[in-house]
Amino acid sequence: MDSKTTNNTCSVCRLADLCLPYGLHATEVQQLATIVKNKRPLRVDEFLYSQGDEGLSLFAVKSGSFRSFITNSDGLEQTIGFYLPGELMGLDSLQSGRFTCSIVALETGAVCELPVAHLKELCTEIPGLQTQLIRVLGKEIASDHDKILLLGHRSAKARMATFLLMLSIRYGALGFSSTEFNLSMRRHDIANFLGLTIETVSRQLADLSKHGIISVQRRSVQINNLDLLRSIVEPSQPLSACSAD
Amino acid sequence: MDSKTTNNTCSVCRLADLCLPYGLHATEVQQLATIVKNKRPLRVDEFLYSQGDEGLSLFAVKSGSFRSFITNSDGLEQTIGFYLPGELMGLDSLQSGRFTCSIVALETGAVCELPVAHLKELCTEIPGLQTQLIRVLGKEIASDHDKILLLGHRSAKARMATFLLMLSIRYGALGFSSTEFNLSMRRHDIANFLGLTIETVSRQLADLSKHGIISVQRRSVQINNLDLLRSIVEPSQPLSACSAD
DNA sequence: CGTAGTTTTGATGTCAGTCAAAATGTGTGG
DNA sequence: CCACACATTTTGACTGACATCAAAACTACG
Repeated sequence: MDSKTTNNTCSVCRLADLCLPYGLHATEVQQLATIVKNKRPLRVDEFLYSQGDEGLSLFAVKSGSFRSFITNSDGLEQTIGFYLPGELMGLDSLQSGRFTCSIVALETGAVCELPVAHLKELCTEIPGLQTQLIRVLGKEIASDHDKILLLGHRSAKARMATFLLMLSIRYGALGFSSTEFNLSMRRHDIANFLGLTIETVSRQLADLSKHGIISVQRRSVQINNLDLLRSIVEPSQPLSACSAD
Repeated sequence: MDSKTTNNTCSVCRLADLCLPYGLHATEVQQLATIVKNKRPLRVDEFLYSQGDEGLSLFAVKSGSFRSFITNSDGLEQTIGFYLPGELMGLDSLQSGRFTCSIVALETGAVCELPVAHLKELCTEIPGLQTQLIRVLGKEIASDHDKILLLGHRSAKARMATFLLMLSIRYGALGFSSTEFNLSMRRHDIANFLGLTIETVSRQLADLSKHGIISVQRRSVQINNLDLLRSIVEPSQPLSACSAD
């Protein structure tokens, strides 16, 4: 089957409602699918794109997970975020036409490529698509604000708890368990994302585990007490269960 | 003159090239101006909008400066950013239709209101406007990433230096001096934005001043050595001038 | 001139970073 | 299948940068 003429990628994609097609009519989704390019799968540590590359496309995560990060002139990295299926990558290139960060695959994964020029054209034809694109951009901005909030004034424990809750919610939205999942990223990536060291991440996880709030076994995490985890993020009332021991 | 029928707000605005009209034809700018509502000026500490309010409009800064912040359930604030003339506020509402943060005026200032529904309509008619809106959204995302980078792994001194450089660049782009300006925000706001305390901010400013890199007198700041300030942000080579004394 | 708000300065405490090493896991070749 | 090397994660001891607590100095404004 020739993917250029008849492409029903989006119509049959189980992630459609989490991705750009959300809210569009079937015929509009078909139109959208015509501009989608399917790329070959990426392997662990493979780059989707690099900081400074020309950015002519956005990429939707089809499967697997990805990490975006900025490298400064010293070669030091700062992880900006993690992307799960249904999420759109490359939005940072929309200002200048160049990617301001790099993206690598955390595990084997696949993406859908959306050429920006085609996407913009289509947006003028399909108002619903424009609305949806703007909504996705607004979501990215709102989520970046949450990250700023996270890094601004939170203790190591609160950061760790927030990180776990973020993943919990996102896995839940994908239809997976929101209390039991495998981390696709290394401790190093988590630490770097949270503005902590790997030792601190390790200790905080051990501590949450010791209090029975979670169970951790390397990459596998189980949340035993969601409410307690939430209360760590925003300690409205003093917590006895999680103070130092 | 009736502002509803003939509104040349944007055509005569000296900020047009920093704002949405950038790159549009004169007739298109006229079209854009028809949907712009001029609001009465805001006084110091007056709210433009509050977290949770219905978000039907974006707001462009015409004059003055503004602070956006999120309040969590404990009532603690986290300042997300500062807005100067030509910058667009309210983009965080585009996902859900509600503002996820609050905005207050730091000094007397004026804004242009852009109803989102009208703006979207106009975008389907004027492709250049759509491109420009998407670009502005991309800029906000890129700038938020910079903030994440800032808060992630930087020392108090590097945060302070980055803050001053950010302002320097933005004032420069506005045609003001990039080495001499007045801070419209209080120490408290700076500290909260940078994830520090007011005492630390005060000490860092005093320290930069002691080394002759800047001169500070309360709200008034003068940058004496831009290069040194830059080298603090990304210490590629060890700095002797700014180590502890 | 007095009061309230903001900023600076000083003394002390603590959370997370750093350094170091052990424990655990992963992969490869014999 | 085991032995070895290498990567990742955990644990422990110590240190330091920034927070906290407290008070003084400076501004502004009636």
